[in-house]
Amino acid sequence: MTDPFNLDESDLPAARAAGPRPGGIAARAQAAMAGAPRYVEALNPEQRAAVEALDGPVLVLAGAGTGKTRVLTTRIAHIIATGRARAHEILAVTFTNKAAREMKERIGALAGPVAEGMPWLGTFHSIGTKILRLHAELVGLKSGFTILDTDDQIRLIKQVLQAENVDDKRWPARQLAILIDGWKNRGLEPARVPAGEAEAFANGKGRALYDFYQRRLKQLNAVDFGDLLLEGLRLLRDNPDVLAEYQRRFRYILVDEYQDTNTVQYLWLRLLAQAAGDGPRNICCVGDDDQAIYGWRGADVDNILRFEKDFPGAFVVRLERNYRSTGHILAAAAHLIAHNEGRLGKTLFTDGDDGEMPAVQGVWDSEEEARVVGEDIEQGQRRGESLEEMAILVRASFQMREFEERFITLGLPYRVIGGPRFYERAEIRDALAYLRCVAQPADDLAFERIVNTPKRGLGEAALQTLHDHARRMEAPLMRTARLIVETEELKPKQRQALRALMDDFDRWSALIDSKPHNELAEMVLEESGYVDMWQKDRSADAAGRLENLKELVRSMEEFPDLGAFLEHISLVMDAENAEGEERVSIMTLHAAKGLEFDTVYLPGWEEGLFPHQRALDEQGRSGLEEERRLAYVGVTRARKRAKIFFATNRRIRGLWQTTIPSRFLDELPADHVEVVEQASASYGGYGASRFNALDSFGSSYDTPGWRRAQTRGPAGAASAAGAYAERGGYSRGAQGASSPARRGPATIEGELVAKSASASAYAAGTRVFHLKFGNGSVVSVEGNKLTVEFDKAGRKMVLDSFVEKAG
DNA sequence: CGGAGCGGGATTTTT
DNA sequence: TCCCGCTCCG
Repeated sequence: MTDPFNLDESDLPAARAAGPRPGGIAARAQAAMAGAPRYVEALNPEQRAAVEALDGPVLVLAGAGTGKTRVLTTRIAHIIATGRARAHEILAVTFTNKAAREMKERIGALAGPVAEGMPWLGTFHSIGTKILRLHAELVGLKSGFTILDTDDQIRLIKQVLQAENVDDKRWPARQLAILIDGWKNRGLEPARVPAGEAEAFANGKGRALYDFYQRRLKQLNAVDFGDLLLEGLRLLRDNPDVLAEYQRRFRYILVDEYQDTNTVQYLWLRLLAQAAGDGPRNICCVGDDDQAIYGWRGADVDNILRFEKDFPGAFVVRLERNYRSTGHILAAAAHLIAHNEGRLGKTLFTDGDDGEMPAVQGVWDSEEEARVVGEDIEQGQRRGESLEEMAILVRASFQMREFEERFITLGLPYRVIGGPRFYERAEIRDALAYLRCVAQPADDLAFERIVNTPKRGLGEAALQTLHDHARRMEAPLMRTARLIVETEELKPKQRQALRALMDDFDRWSALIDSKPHNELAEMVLEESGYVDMWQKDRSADAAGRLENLKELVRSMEEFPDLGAFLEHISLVMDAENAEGEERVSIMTLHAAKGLEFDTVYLPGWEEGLFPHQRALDEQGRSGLEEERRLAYVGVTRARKRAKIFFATNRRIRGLWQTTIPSRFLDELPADHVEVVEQASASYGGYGASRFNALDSFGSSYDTPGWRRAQTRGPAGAASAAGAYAERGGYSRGAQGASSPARRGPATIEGELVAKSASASAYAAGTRVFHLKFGNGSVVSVEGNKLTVEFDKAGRKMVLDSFVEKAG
């Protein structure tokens, strides 16, 4: 008999023949007969209620460590098992690719290979892309549109600013990019941006620039990240038939981390979840208002606070039974977060032990802070604890360096989560730009990026010439380049370099269907001289970059073709480390959300740093509350031990500042927190820290770090350096493996040449004007190429499309 | 084109 | 204080 988890559209007729109709009475009776399935029995009563409430809107308020993902995945399995919907009728959205991947894996583990049949499980952006591609023409795009990343976006905005004669010193492109992003996050198209805001940029030009930028995107058949959602929203809003189709299709909607949704995401969800005449929609949002920490990038906690108003009659479940932390840790976290107003209110509890009290310790400065943490880690090691189970969670990334330096000294292996992200690394961006040029010859931004990387002598001037002509011809740069190398627009050296490059691209593009895409990528990187460039580079990180490139090529194997890979890469950005030896993790509090460790170190609890001054200045009370939630997230990451530190002196922007302890410290419950006295009494004393340093140095002959150094000799140090270099390594994800193959629209090279050849309107003797060479007389015509005797520049061969009749 | 020298800015970060 | 990006100059 057909496995109910394996159903998908193609199975449909067979399934109908072989078993009860999904969702039919027989199927439901069958499910009821079997009693509650095992996966449901393993849940606690609240979790079970959340899983089994299958009619109407459900809000699951899931506190930290209460089994949120478990509920989400079990609910999906349950929906399918009971025949309420099939895998492809469930929309499940997450924020990160990592979360989506994890969910797929866990559903797979729970219910067999059903995850493969869940085409609508993914991030907001990947699902937005998918829908947008299917109906691109309805919003003025072609299905093969490219997705610009932040860097491309800024470059494009810069061009817009230049075209509109806006001084980009006074009004930086970056700033406009932030504004536009913000507007898109709030679901605002150019016309709907509030006048006051639109006018604030570039003396009232804000709206026009936004509008112009959108038009440029359309011309390039491109979208930015914000568009994936905003255009997706517009699509559904303006096309009721399309909307109805998706409303019918998605019998169940599940949303992870609902507290992090921004306005567009909210509007998009609300549209899809709207009652379509046949009863309440089955939307289930899971989240924790106490862990909303992304307000600064457009997330709106109010979305979750408002849920019951948006979806009247919603069933609300609170998950408060915590399976992660000890009693003291939960008590400390609860007392802290209780200082926030406007929460839905939850109190975590555990059946477990009280455990150790969270510790608060003052230190002299950040150096001592790092030293004390380092010693504590080594002590933990001596007790047999794993480095994998320890993490240092900082407010701001500049705090990391001190710890890294200390750990290198100690030879303590560590990893930094979320350093410069993999896809943002220059070498990866360059490599991807090459591949984009091969797959999408009209991708001007990609071409611009690599045209002179490695150096080919095609600098700013050459690029400008190319740009001028591309604009005149309204053609992509690469197509223009092919024409321009036939003429004398460029200096011979540059012309030759450009021709060589174009020949390369022709060769590579020709192989796109015949050569495996990872081999093609390897070939491109080799033959373009790009690999060579890094091999010749003697800087410290060149080796790492080559490693990254290899990893990139390796990761391509998982995708059916180049198009699918590029699509995936434009959506993915998450960084993890390869396995190897055990390491302590260092990361920001933001990056720590969703993770847990036995021991968590929380340094830098000082006014101005945490809560961060800027959050207070810019967001006032709501900023403070978000900082407090961040503190709550930090404390609740700990299973057994939370150790909080504050320094009396900290160097901020090169200036030493005396700091005062964070207000959050006083918001912790006194009877659940231990205040650590320092044995050496160095705290607060001038020079005492030096004494302490000697003291700890003296005792360090017995530390694991010292022993490591003894047993491994220089290798120990090398490994620490390796850990340093590895900062922010990554792992590849298989998330896009199922995305259908696609590629930009095929371009027929040379079509332009043929067209203009027949249209040559210049006879010998015609007076013409050329952008670069000025006025001249046509000497002879050969197809679309003209030989012109220029008054100033002499005799040159140019393309006819580059000149116009002199007036 | 590439290097030196200068000025401004410096949380958090995913897609 | 340090780092990045831009400008200017060789």
